[in-house]
This record gives sequence, C-alpha cells and structure tokens, in this order.
Amino acid sequence: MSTLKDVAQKSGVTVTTVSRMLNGRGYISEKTRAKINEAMRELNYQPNELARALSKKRSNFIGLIVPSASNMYFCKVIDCVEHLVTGSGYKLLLCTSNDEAKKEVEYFDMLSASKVAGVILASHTQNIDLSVAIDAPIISVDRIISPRIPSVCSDNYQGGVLAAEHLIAKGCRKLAHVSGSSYLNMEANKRFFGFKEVCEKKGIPYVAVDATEEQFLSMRYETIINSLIDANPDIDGIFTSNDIIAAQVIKICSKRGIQIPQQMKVIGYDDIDLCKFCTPSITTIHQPVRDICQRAVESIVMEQKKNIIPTSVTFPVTLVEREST
Amino acid sequence: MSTLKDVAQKSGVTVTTVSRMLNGRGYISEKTRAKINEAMRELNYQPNELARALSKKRSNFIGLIVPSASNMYFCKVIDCVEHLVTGSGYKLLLCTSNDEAKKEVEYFDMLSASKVAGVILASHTQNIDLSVAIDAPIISVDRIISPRIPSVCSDNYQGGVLAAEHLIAKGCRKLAHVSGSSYLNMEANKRFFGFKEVCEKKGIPYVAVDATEEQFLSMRYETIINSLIDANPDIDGIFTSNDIIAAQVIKICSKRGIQIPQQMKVIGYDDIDLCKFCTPSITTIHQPVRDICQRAVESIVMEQKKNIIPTSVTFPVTLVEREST
DNA sequence: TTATTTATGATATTCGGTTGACATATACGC
DNA sequence: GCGTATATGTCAACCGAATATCATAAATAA
Repeated sequence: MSTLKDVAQKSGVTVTTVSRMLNGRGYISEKTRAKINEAMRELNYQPNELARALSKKRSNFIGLIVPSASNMYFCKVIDCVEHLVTGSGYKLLLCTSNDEAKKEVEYFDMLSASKVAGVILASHTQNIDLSVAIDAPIISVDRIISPRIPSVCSDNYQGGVLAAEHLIAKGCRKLAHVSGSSYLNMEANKRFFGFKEVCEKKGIPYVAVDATEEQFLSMRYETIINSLIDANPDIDGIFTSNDIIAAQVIKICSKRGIQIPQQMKVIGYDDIDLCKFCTPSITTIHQPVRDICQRAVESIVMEQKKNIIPTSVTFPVTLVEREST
Repeated sequence: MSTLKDVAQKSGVTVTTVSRMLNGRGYISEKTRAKINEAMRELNYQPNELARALSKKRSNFIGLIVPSASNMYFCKVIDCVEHLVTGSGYKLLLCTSNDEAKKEVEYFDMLSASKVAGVILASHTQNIDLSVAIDAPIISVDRIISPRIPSVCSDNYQGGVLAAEHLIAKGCRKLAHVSGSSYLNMEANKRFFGFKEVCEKKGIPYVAVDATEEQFLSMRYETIINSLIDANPDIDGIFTSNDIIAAQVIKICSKRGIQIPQQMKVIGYDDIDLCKFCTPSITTIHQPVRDICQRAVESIVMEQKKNIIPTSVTFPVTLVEREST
C-alpha cells in the first residue's frame, strides 16, 4: 500500500502540499493538483482512514444501534440509513442490541473507542442516557431517550387516531388493540392512546392487550391473539401496533374460519414489505422511514460539518388501505 | 478521554507494561495486573481502536457486502453475521451494493482503506475479482466468485432436488419453476438444475421462467407469475427460487380463486420469516444461514489469529413442510 | 514600486498505541 | 551459589496522516 509520502515523492511535491489538497486547505494550483491526482491514480493511493481519523480525533464511521436485524421494520431502517450514510461519505457500523441495556452500553463504549462521527439509536432500554459517556452526537429514532438527546419520531398518536377512525368508518362495532411490548417502546404506546381517544369519543367499546418483551423479540404472538379472540368473540376490528402481529392475526382468523375483511378487519403498523405479500394484504399505518432516517443522518453530518446542533422533530404518518379492512 | 499514558501514570508502571497486559505479551504479575485494571476502571479507559489499528496495520472491523438490507434473506444474513462478528470481538461494517459492480468495487476500496480484518461477500456481479486489490481475507457467501476466493455455500442443487421430489410426491403432474434473476446469482441456478433433473428422471413435464434483474431487486414478480399461469393453466405445482416469489404466487392464486394447496402446490426457497406469516404458510427449502455465516466469520477470525487459510465448504439444506403443499 | 495574494517547501510535532532491544531485579530450583 | 524463569523499566522508533510554523517565490493588485 502506498502512502502520502509516496504520492508526494512521485508527484514531486511535499507531503504538506498533498495533504493540503486532500483536505482542501490553503492554495493549490491547477497544475500541481493535476500532478498529484495522476500520482495518486498511478499508485492507486488510498488514504489510510485510520491514520487520518487518529490525527483528526474523529473517524467517518456512523454507528447505528437497532434491537435486531431480523425484524423487518428495522431492516428498513438499516437499509435506509446505510444508503444515506454511504451517500454522505461515511461508513456504517451496525450494532444489534436485542434491546438489552447492557449490550447497548457496550456498543456505546465500542463506538466511542472508534471515535465515531455520531450514533443513531433506534433501540433502548430504560436509563441508557445515564451510563452513556460518548463525545459524539447521538440521535434517537422513534424513541425518546431523554430530553438531552434529540430524537426523530413519527406521529404515533396520530397513527393510532387514523387506525381507529378507519376501522370505525369501515363499520366495526367493537375493537381490540394488540401492542408490541409497551415496556420496550414508550413512544409506540402513543399509538394506543390515539386509538383509545377515538374509541372513547365515538363511543366504540374496545379491549387492549400487551405482548411481553419475549413475544416481541421472538415475533411470536399466537398465544396472545388466540386468547384475545377467545375472550372477546364479538370484536370485529383489530389494530395491532406492528405489522408482524397483524399478519399473525390474519393467520389465526383464517384458521378459525373468520373471514377477513368481512367478519374481521385488521390494521397493522409500520408498512413493512410483508403487508403487500400477505394474503389478504394488510392495511396499515405507514411510517415515513426514509424521512426519519434522512433526518437522523443529516443531523449527524451537519453537526460534524457545520456544528449545527440537531433538534427533535416529528413526521406525520399516513394510512395505506389494502385488503384486510 | 484518557490514554495509555494516563493509565500507566496512575498505576505507577510504564506504558510498556500496560501495553503488555493489554496485548497479552510477556510477563505480568497478578499484583500489577490488578493495579492496572483499577486505574483503567477509575479513568474509564478505552483504548483508542484507531491508534491501535494503525500501529498493528489491521483493524478489527469486518466488512459485509450484501445486495440490500431490505431483502429478508439478506436480513437474516446481516443479523447472523452481526452477532457472530460482535461475539468474536470484531465490529461490523455494513455495505449494501444493490448488486452493482461499481459499488462493490468502491466498497472494497473503502474497506481496504479501513484496514479491515476481512470481507464477507454475499453479493457480486461478474468479474469483481479482477478489479479487487485488498490485502485482507475475502470469503464469499452463497456465491462463487472465483477459484481464488473461498466460498461458503449451501447445496443448491440438492435444494432443487428436494423441492421437485416433494411436489411430485404430493401428487403434482405438471410443474413450473420461477427463478430470481439467474443473471445475478449463478449459484442459485443450481436449484433449477436439481429440480429439472428430477422432473426429467420421473417424466414430469415442467416449464421454467426467469425473472429480470429489475424484478429481483424490486421484489415485484406479479407480471411474470401471471403470464406463467396464463400460458400454462394446467400446472399444479410451482417451485420458486426464493420465498418472496412464493408469497406472490400464493397471492395471485388467491386472487384467481386457485386453491392452495388443493389445486396448486407452492414451494419456496430460503425459509425466511415471511413463510410462517403467510396464509397459508409456505413450504420451503431451509438454508442453514446460521451455519453459513458462522463458517464465514470463523474463517476470517481464524485467518487473523492463527493464519489458517479458509477453504470452500457446502452445507446441506432441508425441506420444511408447511401449508402450501 | 510596493504590498498583497497565491503557491509551495522544509521541518517537526502530534494523534495514541505497539513493539523491539536491553537493562535490571527478584524469585525459585537444584 | 549459580542458572533460569519471571517481572518490570527505559528508550526510541514506528504506523500514516494532519497540521502548525516559518520561509520563500512568483503573480497580481494598488
């Protein structure tokens, strides 16, 4: 591997000049610029990013912490973030925490040791902020960690409102809500609040059940859905706080001979690809993942480049009607 | 941030001693070990990984290149690899190439500049190996790049055999095969060869269609499936080379009023979570993703630690019977 | 013509660890 | 009491780039 020195030698200038060009400081004539560029090409020069980061005290890695990469919603997040990070000249360090506080802290230490440019946190357990000491910008996605940490969310309350209104407009007379683990994501609980508010205002009865942490992580909700239906055979509309649950509701209804959407209407949340692939396809609340991720990545890039401190934002959600309602 | 020097000072030893302990070279008494450990704890010391990597000329990052993080099969790969990489004390640099040769080369350059410990390649377009110059071990997953690059595959031919045998055993009289883009993954083509071989041996007629690259990347196969069924109304069994296609076959059959599995049996490939969530759930060929990834990560770790050069391997696949056949 | 801007060089230090060469000092076995 | 294994220190070079400080020309402007 060739180094800065080799490039300097080959192009007949000093390392200072080459470094100046690489970092866009000071004056460089077009002529030397061309000479250096050619030398770099000939030597197939790649600046050693580690050395660079070491002397700058800052790498161009961006850390992304998600609970899991096998959950389809987070896959969308990962995919989006990766594209945006790469497009901005950074590199993505992926961390999956399984929603364990201990692991999250370990990842923070690791990212800190790698002098990352910033951390996007799409996962968390309680009180993470207390134990975190990292001198890089942190931005949380769809979760509010602490007032000190800026967040990018979507309007979860509104999502709940849209879901309830839709089910009621479609003629449902008794509703149910199945949440993922409310323990793990306080922000997502607002979906239920929005839903509840509408039901109460319109005088529609409803029941609500909450999945355990274990069910959320394993993505197996059969038990909770079955007992919900057993206990409430009269419900004709279910709002689930993620699409995975909705898919399983559909599956269980099909097994029980409950026709969707005629006898039971189902609406999910997130709008992952699964919704389109299911039979019937799933009506859901679309999360603006792209916008959210873009904002998250831009925050970090802006803070690095122009020292602009990010602030919290909330994006609107939309309802996508498919065959399950 | 505190440095090695600070730790040395605080514990009353020299940097050499601390470094010796950190890197497990030479002799260290239990007493000094304790002293140093305490100093590290008190200072909350984190070795600067960049400095470390710079002087060792090798980082503990491992690069993973996949076509996309929104494809559920690759999500499984990402998830597995992340766990294994982290478990071995490395960090994951995720790259999504969209199966574009140009991007893959760029990622290689980037990874090379970050002195990665190794690269796991689960994506490729033709002739990548020619343009790649990286002095780190490369291992390809489920694709054979070149004889010079070791690979970890599953037995795709056998997968095709199992699928065909299963459909025939279930009573199908005319089969069809829908492949993802055969252009993008030569290895996956073997699934068709296995399938074909069995059909021919057993005298079962079959037709085969191939999706375009564009269809594969967008995951929209409706057109090709519809025209397949239009042209061959007598087929009663379909083997698709991934589960996403199978889900769409189910969807289309349901729209057309073709009952699954009574009138049409469908078998997918990969065994992604989607299979379980679909209604009916999808019979498929299970890829041993965990084993594959484990082998891939271990190869790199072994090569780093003990200089053991990895070799190519193939893992067996299994059939998972569900409701679609 | 002088002042200023533009363009480059020379040199050395720094970032934070790693490592090699040697020196030195106990502790232990025989 | 001598040889060896154990344990630590000292010093300095090195990884590859960034950068600060001065110095020095040539080009341009006033």
